[in-house]
Amino acid sequence: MPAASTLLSSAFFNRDPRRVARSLLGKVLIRRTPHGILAGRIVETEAYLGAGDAAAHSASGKTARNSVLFGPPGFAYVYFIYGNYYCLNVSCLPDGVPGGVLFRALEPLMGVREMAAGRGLSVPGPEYLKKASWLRKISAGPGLLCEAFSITRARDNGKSFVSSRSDLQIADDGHRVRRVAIGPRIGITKSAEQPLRYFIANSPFVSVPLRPLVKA
DNA sequence: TACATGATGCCCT
DNA sequence: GGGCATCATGTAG
Repeated sequence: MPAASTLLSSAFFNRDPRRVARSLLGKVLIRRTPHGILAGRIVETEAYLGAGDAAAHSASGKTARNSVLFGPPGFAYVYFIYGNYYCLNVSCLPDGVPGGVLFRALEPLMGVREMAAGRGLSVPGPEYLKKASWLRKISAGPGLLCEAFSITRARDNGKSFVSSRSDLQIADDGHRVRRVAIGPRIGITKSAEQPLRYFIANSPFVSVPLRPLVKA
């Protein structure tokens, strides 16, 4: 990662989740561990709106589970799903207004071996280490990226993304995204028609490479 | 390669 | 007790 990379601020997340989801593409998710740094480029996100979005966890009001979505912007909302997996979100909009963005897929950048271990994958020979077909196994999905980063609700729910002291951060390393694709969100039944999934077109690291586009 | 299905546990009604 | 912002595996083609 380039030396000149800057931490995203609270103001970045204090916006409509659709704009945050779009702007997060190309940014770098970072986990600082005692053993080193894990980093992955964000290649796929989904926006969950506070108002009028039946698919959002905040749709039926504030509960113990979803309270982070109603708090200040730039904090981690982690939930447990389908008995096996965690999903990572960042809260958006001002304190008191619900909204968030789900991290759906990352391109592994740093700490590939550690992330593979977190996923329970055996590391192949060096000739495969940089192949997208293998790297895809690490974090091409919301449940997978949480395994790779060892993200759990107990450890990370409510954690700040915007504190310089946090072990969970998001940085801008100057990378420019060439082309963004937009489509319907994955795995939901309510409000499934809304085009709120954002991903980097042609990236081999997204969770579902091909899916009908709504707009370019 | 594409699709269907089962595993699994927590939160909310 | 139902439903769930998922994933790995098995079967068919």
